Amino acid sequence: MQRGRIDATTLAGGVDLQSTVESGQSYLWSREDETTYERDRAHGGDAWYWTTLRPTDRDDPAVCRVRQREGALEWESHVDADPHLRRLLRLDDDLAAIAADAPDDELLRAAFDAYRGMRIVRDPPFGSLISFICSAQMRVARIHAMQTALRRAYGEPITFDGETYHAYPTPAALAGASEAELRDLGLGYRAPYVLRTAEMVESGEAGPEEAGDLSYEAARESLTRFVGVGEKVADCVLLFSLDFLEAVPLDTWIRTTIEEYYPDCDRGSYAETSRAIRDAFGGEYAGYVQTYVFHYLRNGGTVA
DNA sequence: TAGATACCTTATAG
DNA sequence: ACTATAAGGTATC
Repeated sequence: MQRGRIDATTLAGGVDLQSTVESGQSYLWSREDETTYERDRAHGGDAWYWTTLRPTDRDDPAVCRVRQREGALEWESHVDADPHLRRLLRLDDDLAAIAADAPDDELLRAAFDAYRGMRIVRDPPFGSLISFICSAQMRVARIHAMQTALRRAYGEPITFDGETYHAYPTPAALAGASEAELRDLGLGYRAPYVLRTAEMVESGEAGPEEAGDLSYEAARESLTRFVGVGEKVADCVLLFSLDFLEAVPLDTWIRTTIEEYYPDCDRGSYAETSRAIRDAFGGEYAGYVQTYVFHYLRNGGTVA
């Protein structure tokens, strides 16, 4: 096992691990079993979180777990997790600059102040695509439970520190599933979407990472060719996996926010409303703004 | 092109 | 206990 730590004071704008991985941006991180880590729970908020990696220079997938403690991210892994964590948690983003550049409006400022250190994630493209296909009309806890079920059913088992983990399934593994099996895991009508999308990726017909070469709106359009991917899910994959920080997924929360705080931005169609709210959120980093606002409002934050 | 409807399943409200 | 409703929407008509 390798271990390491990343001093949070070396990261511009700091880091808040819990907010980053539990704010509904990613369904590919899990909290360690609470009963196994009573000791950590006593410290409050410094639980271990884990995910799996597929380092290119290694045959087997690797486990990476991390917790935030005493101003640092402490990690344990099969491999040197430092570069992986910097990539997956976007530790190079300058949060102070992003917050400073955001439009000076009461709601946005309150949201940034409430969750200092929260970062956008950079999930692996395939896992991001599948998990957000699963997100349709579903609650956060259940979306996460679906990904855990997919790991256990189709992901390669990995032993780490005496425990068994499961890698996120490969496109081939998911493409080999049946619709009935996926329905049994509780995916409902999303089962054929996940299956057909996995088949598209496995066959080489299309890959989510290909959208990364396109301009933002063309990339969003491109992703909608995957079954079960509409404009909202496409925006989630662009923002939380493919580095399009200007993407603003128009979900029910943001639509409610638009109604209440930015009524002029409601232009009817997704594309036009998206442009308007993207401008209202400052353009280049509008997705960051969206994530702060989403998390703030979802946890009951308000503006007088 | 814009609008209406069905869709799996589960948790929560009433 | 039992029914209605909504949950980070999409495909289809």
